[in-house]
Amino acid sequence: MNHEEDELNELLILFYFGYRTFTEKPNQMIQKYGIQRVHHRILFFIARIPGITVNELLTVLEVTKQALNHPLRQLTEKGFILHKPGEFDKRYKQLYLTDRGVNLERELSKVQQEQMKTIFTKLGGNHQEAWVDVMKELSSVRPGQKFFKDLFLTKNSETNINNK
Amino acid sequence: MNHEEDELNELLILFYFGYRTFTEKPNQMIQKYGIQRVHHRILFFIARIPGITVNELLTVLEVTKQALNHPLRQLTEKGFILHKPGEFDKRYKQLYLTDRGVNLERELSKVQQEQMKTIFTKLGGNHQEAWVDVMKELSSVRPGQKFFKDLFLTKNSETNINNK
DNA sequence: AAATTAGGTCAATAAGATTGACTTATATGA
DNA sequence: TCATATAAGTCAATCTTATTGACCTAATTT
Repeated sequence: MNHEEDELNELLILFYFGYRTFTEKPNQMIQKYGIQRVHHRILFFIARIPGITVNELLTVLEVTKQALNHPLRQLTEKGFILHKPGEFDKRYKQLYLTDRGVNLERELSKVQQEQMKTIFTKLGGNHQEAWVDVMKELSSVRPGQKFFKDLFLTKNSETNINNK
Repeated sequence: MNHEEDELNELLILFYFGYRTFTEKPNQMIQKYGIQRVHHRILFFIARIPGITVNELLTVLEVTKQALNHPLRQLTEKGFILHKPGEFDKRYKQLYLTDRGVNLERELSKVQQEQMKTIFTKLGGNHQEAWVDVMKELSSVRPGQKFFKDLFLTKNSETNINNK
């Protein structure tokens, strides 16, 4: 058994500890706002797709609407997000970040990016690209990720469609 | 902004979806035994360090003893682990996998390894090594990981020490 | 007018974790 | 030997995140 295979035995530990480290700083930062991991994810996806609807968001996150409802309301109460009824169909609730929300999301993203950047810089070579490639392969099989990708492309060209 | 930096904006999504994919199959497999993620992690660490004590295990996992107590008892009741009082100090409870436990742990590890192996093979080059390097950097800052490494080295040479 | 859809809400349940307090058994040091 | 410390177990209350199921309103579509 070679060195690389040896380390495959420790996949679980790498993922477990790696994910804990990756989320540790943002978790501490958001604590003072009384929010948690799930709220960060929500902020993240609304930042990527402003105007995303509730149904789209829960499809992306792969959770139920009951699971989404409470944190979403908390984020609204705390002034991080706001919603507008859909322009063409008022049943849809379109979600946007407030300025406050944009700032928080950026702050959290920045910490995670800098943490990873430090590691990529230290290791050098093609470590960043290789790591991203592998994680994208894992992510690519998720229905939520597929849905997100489609949404991302659609919504990016939506302005044009709407103004036709 | 170049391609690589672009992808750094999506770190959270890569980790979130990646971790979900990574744990999806084992989660399905252990469901039929009525156990969950935390039980898999416990099995994993006992497999790596047979004879680990309760206190050592909760230090590695970075959880409280109350959080460990219940799943540990379940695993004992279901016949996946057993314990022996410490040879030199009977207060210590040393944890071991039963044959059943060994088999389950192996089965779960195998699924995760094969999933990753498929990706590494597809991507080729030094993707595996690079990915492991990055995850090790993230893991290395965890107190639980440090403690685990020390334990791993100590317990591996313990037989010699005990037979002095 | 009826059916469908988007979203909200209530209730019950569950896993996984926390803090705090207390008990038992064992070991150790003054 | 007695006091203290340590390893582990347990009880209780609480919390977050999630689930399934049922039911409601409002808006839209057929």
